[in-house]
Amino acid sequence: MKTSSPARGGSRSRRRAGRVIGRRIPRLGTRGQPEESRASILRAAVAEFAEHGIAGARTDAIARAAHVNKALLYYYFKDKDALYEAVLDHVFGGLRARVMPVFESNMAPRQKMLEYVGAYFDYIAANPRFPRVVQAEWMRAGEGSARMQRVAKEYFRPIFGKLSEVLREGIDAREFRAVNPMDFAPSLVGIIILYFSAAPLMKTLMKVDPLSEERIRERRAFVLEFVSAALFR
Amino acid sequence: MKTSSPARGGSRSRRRAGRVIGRRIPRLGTRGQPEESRASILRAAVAEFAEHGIAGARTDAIARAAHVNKALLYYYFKDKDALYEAVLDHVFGGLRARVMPVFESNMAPRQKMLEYVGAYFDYIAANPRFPRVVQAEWMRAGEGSARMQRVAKEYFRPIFGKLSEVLREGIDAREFRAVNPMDFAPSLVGIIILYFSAAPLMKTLMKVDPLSEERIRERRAFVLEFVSAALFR
DNA sequence: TTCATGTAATTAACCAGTTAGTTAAGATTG
DNA sequence: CAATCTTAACTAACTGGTTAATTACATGAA
Repeated sequence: MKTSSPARGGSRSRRRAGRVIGRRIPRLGTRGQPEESRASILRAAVAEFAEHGIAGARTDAIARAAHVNKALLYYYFKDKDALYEAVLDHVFGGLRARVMPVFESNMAPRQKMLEYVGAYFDYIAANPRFPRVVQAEWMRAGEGSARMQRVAKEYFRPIFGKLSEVLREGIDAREFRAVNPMDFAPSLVGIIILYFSAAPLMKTLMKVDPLSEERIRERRAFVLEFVSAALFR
Repeated sequence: MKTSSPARGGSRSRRRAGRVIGRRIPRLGTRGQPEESRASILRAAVAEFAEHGIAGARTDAIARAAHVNKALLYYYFKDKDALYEAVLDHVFGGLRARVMPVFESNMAPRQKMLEYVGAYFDYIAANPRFPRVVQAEWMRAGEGSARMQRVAKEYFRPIFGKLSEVLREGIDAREFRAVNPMDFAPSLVGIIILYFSAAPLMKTLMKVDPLSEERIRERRAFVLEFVSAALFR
């Protein structure tokens, strides 16, 4: 058959059953670091889901990348779907943790908004694979999959709620232009996220590496300026 | 096994081998409307790829939705991959056709930019499934798949080139703020596209239907204002 | 008019490769 | 001992793709 997927594989992993000539490799597991094994699987799953999407992801590939036996995936996670769900919690949980504190502080709306955008950007910039995982999620079925419902309630609603508050304050204080949160929020997310998920494409279009440190700094500045100009009076 | 996909199916199609009691159903194919058959397959493919991503799309499902035998897919298209490529050409070809004429006209940069954004928005609004297909594409492998190379060269480069020109003109005329096209372009795309690809998610978050006619009108106005405020001096 | 023949369009049935998930047995270590 | 983990073989279901037959129409000779 030999369909679509470009036959990834290779590097059959030189490691042979946990022991290496001179030194002991701290073989994952075996009372070693169960936490670390789980984390390793999760890391690998993020990468795999990001590159190949939810259906294209191969559990074998995840296990291999995590240097772990496939059976261990099913020791820690019920099935592929549960693993994906764990990935979502990891990604969005991290975002929420990074971003919510900003809303708790007592800055002026302007400042608060800038901090929020900056924090959001930094989180994504530090994990440029995340947008692809995310998009794999909201690419899903027309109506809300049960999974999406949960993710929306647990992560998006609180952030969206707080963001709406800030907007309200800013608008009432005549500092912000009057925008509908339902318009502003997805626009912001789009600006931040798409740059990263389109990075591979941009790389082929320009000569610059869109993910170089310098470029990212520039991009960050642009996003803040752009949003400021668009929102602030 | 019973993994991810929610067992779509149903409607086993009452039509039985071309003949129906009273009237002849204009059975697709068999010297019927070959053009229509091809188009029907493409339509179905757009929907399927949008909903389930490239690897998640099922050729059986596409055939069923197109009311056509699966083998006919392979009569018209070499394989699943070629079909996906045809979908891409359909989507991006349409966009290019809609958007490029704007650049040929001789409006002032300001006006030209607004026309461009409007045309882009309208095209997507008229085909809200397209963003998901698109994103399935640039979600793909880290580096440029050969396919992405082609799509980039054929569709994105010309548009990006023209957009850059307009930006240059506007900036030189002191009408636009000085922005890097490499920053502006993906931001714009993000603002336009993400609203639609996130629509299902938003639907669960708010009570409003994000795709109602009224909402789309509002959204369009917002996008134009937002971009104006951010770009124009 | 009729009949044979060619050809584009279409189908039902099938096949072979892939893949999620399982299982049984054993290894390692605190 | 119990928790953590490996190995490796196995299976049930699925899915892309093929094949051989079939249908409807067009053409042109008789």
